[in-house]
Amino acid sequence: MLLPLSFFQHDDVVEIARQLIGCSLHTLQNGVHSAGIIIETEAYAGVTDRASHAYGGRKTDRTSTMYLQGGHVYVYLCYGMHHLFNIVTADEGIPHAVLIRSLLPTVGVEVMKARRGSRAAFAKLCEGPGNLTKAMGISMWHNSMKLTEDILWLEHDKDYPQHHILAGPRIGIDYAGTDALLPYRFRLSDEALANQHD
DNA sequence: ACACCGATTATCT
DNA sequence: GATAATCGGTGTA
Repeated sequence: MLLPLSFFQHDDVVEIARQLIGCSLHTLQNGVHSAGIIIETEAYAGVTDRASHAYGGRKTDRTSTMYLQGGHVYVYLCYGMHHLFNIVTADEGIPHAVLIRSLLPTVGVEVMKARRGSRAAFAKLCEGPGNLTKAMGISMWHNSMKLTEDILWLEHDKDYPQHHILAGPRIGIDYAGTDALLPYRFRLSDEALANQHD
């Protein structure tokens, strides 16, 4: 079932990050369909979050995408070489976003391997925010796009029990001071992943 | 298993 | 000119 844009258009970005675990991310590039189940996310809570690019209301050419209405896509280049994929949430003018950090590949495994250069084992194909964008064919071309059924979209198919969704601190944001300790990272438990084939 | 470190460049100060 | 929401290779154990 296609996730409606209204799913992203409320103020609780942490809850959206939690609910995205178990949904699937889809791309269509030149007629080639790729998809994976979202198994790891992080919430970035706009102007009050020191880890967010929009902390303090900062609005630049890069971060202006974050101020779009929920359901748009924020892609940026990290460390000069990795494209990171986020979903903008909340109403227009409120720069909340959810970073997608890892997927379990489901559709287009062969093309994912080709995009990765056949370096990675199956379980590692979409593990990590830089790796999943490469495997899925996501680039700056997708920045500020709206999630639509023909290019880039999300679906909700299966519910996982709440106790299989684990919360913890976010990765790689030591510069954020005490905000680095907030439990804004969500991950599907290893047990749920192991039972995926049921 | 874990620590260390170089790659590479748009963005911001 | 410094920084960065990362990654994979290399080294040691």
